[in-house]
Amino acid sequence: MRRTPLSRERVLRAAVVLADQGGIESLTMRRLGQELGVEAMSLYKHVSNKDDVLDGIVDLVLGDIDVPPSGTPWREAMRARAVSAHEVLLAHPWAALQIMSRFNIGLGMTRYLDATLGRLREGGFSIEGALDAWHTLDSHIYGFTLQELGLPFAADEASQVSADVVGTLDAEQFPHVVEVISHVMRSGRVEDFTFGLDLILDGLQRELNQG
Amino acid sequence: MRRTPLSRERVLRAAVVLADQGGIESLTMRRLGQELGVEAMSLYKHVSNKDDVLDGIVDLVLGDIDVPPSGTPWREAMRARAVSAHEVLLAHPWAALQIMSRFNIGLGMTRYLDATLGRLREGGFSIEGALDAWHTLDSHIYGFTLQELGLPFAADEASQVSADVVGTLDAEQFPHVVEVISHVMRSGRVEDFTFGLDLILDGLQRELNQG
DNA sequence: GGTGTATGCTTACGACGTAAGCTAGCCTGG
DNA sequence: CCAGGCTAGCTTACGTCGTAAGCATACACC
Repeated sequence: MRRTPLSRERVLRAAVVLADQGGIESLTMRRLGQELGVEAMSLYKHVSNKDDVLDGIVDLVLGDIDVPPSGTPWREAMRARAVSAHEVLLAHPWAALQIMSRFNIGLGMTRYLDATLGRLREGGFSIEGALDAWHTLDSHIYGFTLQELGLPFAADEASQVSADVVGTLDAEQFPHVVEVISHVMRSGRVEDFTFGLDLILDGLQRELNQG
Repeated sequence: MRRTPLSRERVLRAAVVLADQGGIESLTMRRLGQELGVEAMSLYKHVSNKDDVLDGIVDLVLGDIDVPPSGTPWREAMRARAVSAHEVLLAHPWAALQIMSRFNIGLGMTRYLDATLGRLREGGFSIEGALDAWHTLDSHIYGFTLQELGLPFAADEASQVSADVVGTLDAEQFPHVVEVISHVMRSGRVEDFTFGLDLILDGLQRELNQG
């Protein structure tokens, strides 16, 4: 009756599944052990503590984001990277918050960052220009995704929630909020990631050309 | 020997102080009570639970962000709002993460949002245009600030941390990361919030003009 | 076959959020 | 003036969390 042995890899993969299914707050060491058919304390043989688990799953997930290889034109590469990151972050709704809340430089992160900076430098950006571009693009990626995940507008039960909210709002006091929420409810419109993305890419291109 | 009585207001203000001083994880009900000279359970007479406290302090802090009044040109208003928000979020380093991680529509949030949408609508944006502009601007505000708070580059001991990191990095494998970190260390350059902000404002203006 | 080393288990501790019920003082109506 | 109840704060207790410390077991290798 030997079970397949644990490993850092297996622990982290199980942790990702747990977080995906029940939210990050459902990821506890005890539950994680349970999921692997093991007591909580046994995990500590393969992982140094819970922060290590969190860092690990973040780095795992970052590995799923693909950045086009060297040779790809910078704008195309940056757009593809942003769209891929956005998709990955939506697939693991806990990830964006974790990335932003811990200082982590794992292998996945480093690879991802190096590819990003590489495409920008190859595209003609100065070091400082690449830094600015990177920051601006990432701000949009993470900021937008976090808003998207936090706001209930896009969800299925959105209209119900929104209706409740509108109901309690004073249309005289907050006319614009009421107007916008009503419009969102009527039109079913969801926020558009690529609007801001393309706007930023346009701006960067202009900056690069005249820079 | 009467002490001044508690109130929701006093509880929330103490909570903000606690979070500002020791980080959000140091804000516990027991410590909060202690700070107010009271047992933890006494707080529940003025606050329904810890989530209520978190929602409350977020809303309090949002009230500090000022949005220029009706009549202010949209671009000026949006820039002032973004800069103010950025300052407030840096002054309360726990706030950005809390705002992004909880769905909260308190009075402070609603007022802030209504003013923002108002200046955009008055400036000539369509409802959908205002939505896009709002989302894009807020993505930058929150995304940028979160990165800024998470990355150790700007901190005092930054160079030490960065030096350690660079030391462990393989310059052959990740040349661009090494290049950029080295540059940041040498130049002491910090990330620039207004670069992306003005880039976005430019883009929005162009979008608005060509309609 | 004995021994060392990994792997997993048991027990335990302190911190957390909060449910439930108690107490002591104030406010009010008679 | 006093009885009633209301209220702010207190006490105790429960279940959950991360994890420190030490124990048991089973495999690898001489």
